[in-house]
Parts: sequence; structure tokens; C-alpha cells
Amino acid sequence: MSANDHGYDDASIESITEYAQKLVGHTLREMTDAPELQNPKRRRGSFGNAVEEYYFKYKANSNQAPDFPKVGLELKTTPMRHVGSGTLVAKERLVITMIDYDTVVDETFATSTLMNKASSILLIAYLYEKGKDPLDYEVLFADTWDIPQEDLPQIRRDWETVVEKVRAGHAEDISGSDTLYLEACTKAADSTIRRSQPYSDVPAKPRAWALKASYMTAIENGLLKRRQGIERTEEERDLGLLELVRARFKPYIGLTQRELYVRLGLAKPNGKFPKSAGALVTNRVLGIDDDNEIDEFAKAGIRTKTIRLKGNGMPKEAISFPAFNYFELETTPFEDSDFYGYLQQKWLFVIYRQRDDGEFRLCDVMFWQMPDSDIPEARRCYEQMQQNVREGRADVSVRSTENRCCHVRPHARNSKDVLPQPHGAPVVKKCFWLNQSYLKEEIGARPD
DNA sequence: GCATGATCATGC
DNA sequence: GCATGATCATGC
Repeated sequence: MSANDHGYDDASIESITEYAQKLVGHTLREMTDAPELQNPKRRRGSFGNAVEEYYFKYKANSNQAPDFPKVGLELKTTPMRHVGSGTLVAKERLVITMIDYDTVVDETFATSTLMNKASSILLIAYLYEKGKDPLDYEVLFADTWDIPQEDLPQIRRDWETVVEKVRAGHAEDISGSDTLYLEACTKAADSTIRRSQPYSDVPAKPRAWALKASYMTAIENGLLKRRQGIERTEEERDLGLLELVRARFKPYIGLTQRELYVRLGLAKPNGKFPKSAGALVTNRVLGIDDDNEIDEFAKAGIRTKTIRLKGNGMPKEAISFPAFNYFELETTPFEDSDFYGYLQQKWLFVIYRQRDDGEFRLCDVMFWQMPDSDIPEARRCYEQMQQNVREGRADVSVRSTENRCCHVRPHARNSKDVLPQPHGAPVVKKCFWLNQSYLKEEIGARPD
């Protein structure tokens, strides 16, 4: 031991990591003498601050120097939370460092501020539980981490997408939905703050580089879950994810669903197909074992969806989301709603189109996410249904003729499958759906 | 032919 | 038993 008397050697990554791992399975209340929070309402960041100040015993800094300057190690604490039974997900994106619009335009990816800050991280994850005092959060793991080699091509793409917008003088147009793993998230004390950008007079929101929550979920679960990456050939090495998926599906374009399933070995002895065949197709085409998740999809939060188009290009079915809770709908603003969260979902659409012979033939694959420009229309649908609930008319839905993008419709076992609501008798379970006509427009005329 | 309500099938 | 994805049925 050298350098300090805090229980670790700040000139040794190994020593710092070992010391950090003593936290695993414990809480800060057990492991430190941190005082009670002054203001329990201001909890954001308090866990991380307490780790720095009372466990590692240094004062938190917000300058550009690493937290452990002798070894260039950056400390990041990050919350995970339970969803459903037993699944842990990252509660938030992992913010790496602020973006300086004036200097980022002259950076190269490899030597960028981002890569410098993300190259050596001590990641400490804790279990967030609503209402719990941060001093009582359980530490889940503590480990050094940097961006895996195999993720660098995608993250580089994401970085360049954002930087190109700044170089084009459009920093004000940056959106989290531009990118897959890395994002430029807004970061300011209040939403009115703006910064200047080098190639335009238009002020832009301050933003920070962050690894998306879906990406962090994949990273953080990486050691626990059976997740499998797509094995690339030499020629495929530099392809983006969409190009890779396209190339893999290409040999099957034009096959009927039946032909495709047989070709992929998905037909059962009785000649039928498992109902889950749609999702299995993607796994088989991409060379992923049936039970595994596709690593690249998990990191980008992409879900596969089979879409069958009629001859005129109209999907046979709308796309549904989970049933909503009428009490939550009444009180939750759109921005905080589950529905808004679902709309951030990225999809891989595997598209079949009905031909004159009546057969559905594989016609295309595409990634899709609701464009930001359509969010206000979706919001209108949400708020209209919210208003219905408030007025005691939870039974009244928002029709697809009333909203360009989405509608409300029952989604229940049967008409007896109801949920309580604030202002009247229980009402059949309902959810938001994406309109068929909207999906038709978004999918557009796909090549044959 | 489409919008809307209703229900089925599967897997956990 | 329930959530979820998928699909059917009816009436305009």
C-alpha cells in the first residue's frame, strides 16, 4: 500500500478495482460513514457523489481530469432496476462527457474526447429501488470496463453521425434517435439554456456523449445472459447493421413464408410452423441460436416484427403495445408515459407481401423507428385518451380515423377482461396501436 | 375494403 | 394466470 491511507493505492488500477469490489453486495450505509442526505428530494447523483467522497475519499470534480488521475481511470456509477420478474435493466443512459461543439468538429474519432473519457472506466452498478435512501442501494458489481472492440464500428458511426451535423451547422437538429449505441443527449440545468455552434448562428441545446440505456443494459447483463453476436465474414466486417442484415436476408427475398420456413428448418414434423416462427426466422438468417438474443439488437434496443402486406401495400394488422392502466394514464404526462417509451423502440420489420397467387413472399427488411416529427401526433392520441378517462369516458377509444399515426383499441382475453378506472365501472383492457395506414406510409413502396 | 371490437395461442 | 403477439369477425 502506498500513496494514501484510504485503503487503496491510487496509482494502481488493480488496487482501486479490488477496493471497489468490496462494495459488491453491500450498501454505502454499511461501508462508509456518509451522513444522511441534507435534502432527500435531491437524490439524483447522490449515490455517485457519496461513493467518491465517503468511500474513495476524494472530492468530486467536474473538470476534465480523470477521477483517478495517476492511472487515467474514470469512475462511473450507474443504476439498474428490476422490470417484471427477475430482469435487470439499466435505468439510465451512461453519460460520458459534455460535447464541446467548437472543438468536436476538429476531432477524429480515435483521438476524440469521447474515446479518451470512455477508454478506461470503473463501472459501479447499483440496484435502484424507488423511494429508497441512496445510502441503502445495494451495489451489484464493480468492474473496469471499456468499449469492446466489436462495438467500435457502430459507435464510430454514431459519433460521426452527430459530428457531421455539427460540421454541417445543424447542431440544433441533433436527436437521440439518430444513433444506435451512442447518443448526444441533452444536458442542461434547464431546457432554455443554449450554446453556440461553430458553423451556424443558430443556438443549440447543450449535449453530452452518452451510451444509451439499451446499450448499457446489454453491457451490464453481458456476463449473465446468453447473448450472441452476429459472426461477420471478412467482406462483412465494415458493414453497418442494416447493411449486414440486408445482405443476410437477400438470398431469401421472393420466397413464400412456407418455403422460407422449410429452407430454414423451421417446419415441424406435422408440417405446421411454430407460432414464434417469425422471430426465429431472423435468428436463423443471422446465424443466431434459437434461444439466444442477438447481441447487436439488444444493444440497440431493436425488436423484430413480421409484417404481412396485402397486395396494395396495406399491412394486414396494426401493431399493438401493452395494455395501459387507466389510473396511470389519467395522471401521467405523455413525456413520462410508457407509451412514449415504446415509441422510442427501434424495429426490424421483416416484410412479406401478398402476390396475385395469394402467397406471402418475403419482400424486404428495414429498420424503423417513429420519426420525431410524428411524436406530436402520437402525443395528441395519448392526450385525447387521457382526456376521455378524466371525463369518465374510458370506454371511448381514439379511432384510427381521428389520428394519423395511432389509435386505441381493446387488447384483452375477451370483453370480460377488464381493468378498473378512476371514474366509473371497469373497462375492457385497451392499448395504443400503430395505424395500418400509417405503417403503410412509413414502409412505403418496397422493391420486389 | 376498412375500422373497430373481440378473441386466440403461446410461453413464462 | 397473465402478458404479449397474432389473428379473426362484424358491420359500415
